Amino acid sequence: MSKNDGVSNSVIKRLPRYYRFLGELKNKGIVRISSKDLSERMGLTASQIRQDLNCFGGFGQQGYGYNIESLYTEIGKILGVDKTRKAILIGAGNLGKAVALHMSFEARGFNLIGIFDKNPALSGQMIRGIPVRHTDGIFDFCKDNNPDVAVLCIPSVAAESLAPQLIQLGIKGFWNFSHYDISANHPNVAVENVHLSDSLMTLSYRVSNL
Amino acid sequence: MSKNDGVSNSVIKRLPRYYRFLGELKNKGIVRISSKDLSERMGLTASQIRQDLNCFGGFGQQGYGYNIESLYTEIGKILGVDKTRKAILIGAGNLGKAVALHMSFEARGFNLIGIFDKNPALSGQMIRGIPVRHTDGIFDFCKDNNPDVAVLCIPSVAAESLAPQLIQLGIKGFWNFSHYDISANHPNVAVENVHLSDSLMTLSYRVSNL
DNA sequence: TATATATTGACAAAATTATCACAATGTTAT
DNA sequence: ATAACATTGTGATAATTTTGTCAATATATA
Repeated sequence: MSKNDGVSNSVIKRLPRYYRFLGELKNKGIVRISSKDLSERMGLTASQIRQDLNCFGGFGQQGYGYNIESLYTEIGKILGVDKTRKAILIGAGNLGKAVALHMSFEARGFNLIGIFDKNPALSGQMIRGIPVRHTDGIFDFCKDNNPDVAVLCIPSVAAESLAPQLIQLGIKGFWNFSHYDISANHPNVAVENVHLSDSLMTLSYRVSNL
Repeated sequence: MSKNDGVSNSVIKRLPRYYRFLGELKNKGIVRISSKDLSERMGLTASQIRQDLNCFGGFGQQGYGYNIESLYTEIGKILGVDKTRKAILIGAGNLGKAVALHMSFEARGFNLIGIFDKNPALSGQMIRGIPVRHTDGIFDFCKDNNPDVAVLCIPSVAAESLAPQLIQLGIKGFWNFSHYDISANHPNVAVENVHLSDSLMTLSYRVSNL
């Protein structure tokens, strides 16, 4: 266990946003920032920012604030974007293809090394310079290449049957776009569920209750 | 203000998941369920489920539990999926196209009535039976059709400049796939941010700290 | 160099969220 | 019809998360 475990979910979910804002400030050439200034830009309290960051270490300096460049780098390390983990994408339909083409995996600590689809018509097609392989080949591919995470852009039923097999093959994390809730069933595996339908219904609720 | 405002964010974010699980149970032909049974399937506590539901009314019956069909319908009403709100999609690139083709807008209370892209080469192309229009036409289109929500699949810079204009034109909600945080700047408008990059970095953190 | 100012890190307090526990009450079986 | 059982809704309690406060300390200025 590293020193930074036991950090609450709420904090973890804010880290990428800090990273994003700091990246923008860095690109603007701004060198330093106080928690107060950052809090105003982000719509948070300064206290929360300081407390969040202090979960991982004292990155600031009294009377000065935080050095943007170095805080950006530190948060990047905390998030693990300096690592390069191998990722495979399963499901090359509309959504899978869009995720493959749209996301900067490399900037987020991942290297997309394989794409799979059960539709034989897609086999051989190139997406982002990566050939689409038939789903049947996943298991051999995993044994040979040991990917760390799987991006699931497949229907729930397929995800439900595939997830346990992938875990057996050493997959340690899922970026799950299917409707199936992986986390509810497999502990000790990292899961990030992206339930777009849930998100859209949340919007529906919010619009209905303005 | 309706009787169900003041409901906390945490509760609201769980509602679509309840809806999803109840929908599945309904499809399996199961008629009733207790909070205890549901809690085991969902990985929550029974108490939380009961308390969440009681924010909106007493849908259960002592000694019996909840009727799945009627609870499903009730949560659907709470979420507003029985309404039909008009939605426009802005940005018909990889992600925009995938969202248009992949999502069941109709099942979530929305009707996609227009798609826009600034690339003239896409104009006229049909996606899901809807023609792609040039972005320049958004304003007239909004005046004529009064869409309720906008789905933004465009770069941050475009989102930043477009959002205030769309609010002026009467847009009440954003499903925002861009990196720009709309909510931080415009109160009284519903915003659901889908920050895929943030999500991927959260996964990176989780995999790094297993 | 001395003084005024700014800002962190840490701890305390407040607010919010989740869990517990049980009386009330409907259901089921005999 | 009656008794045994199941399960809700709710108020109390516990846990977590956010916010407030301030001494400590670095920076900036004259």
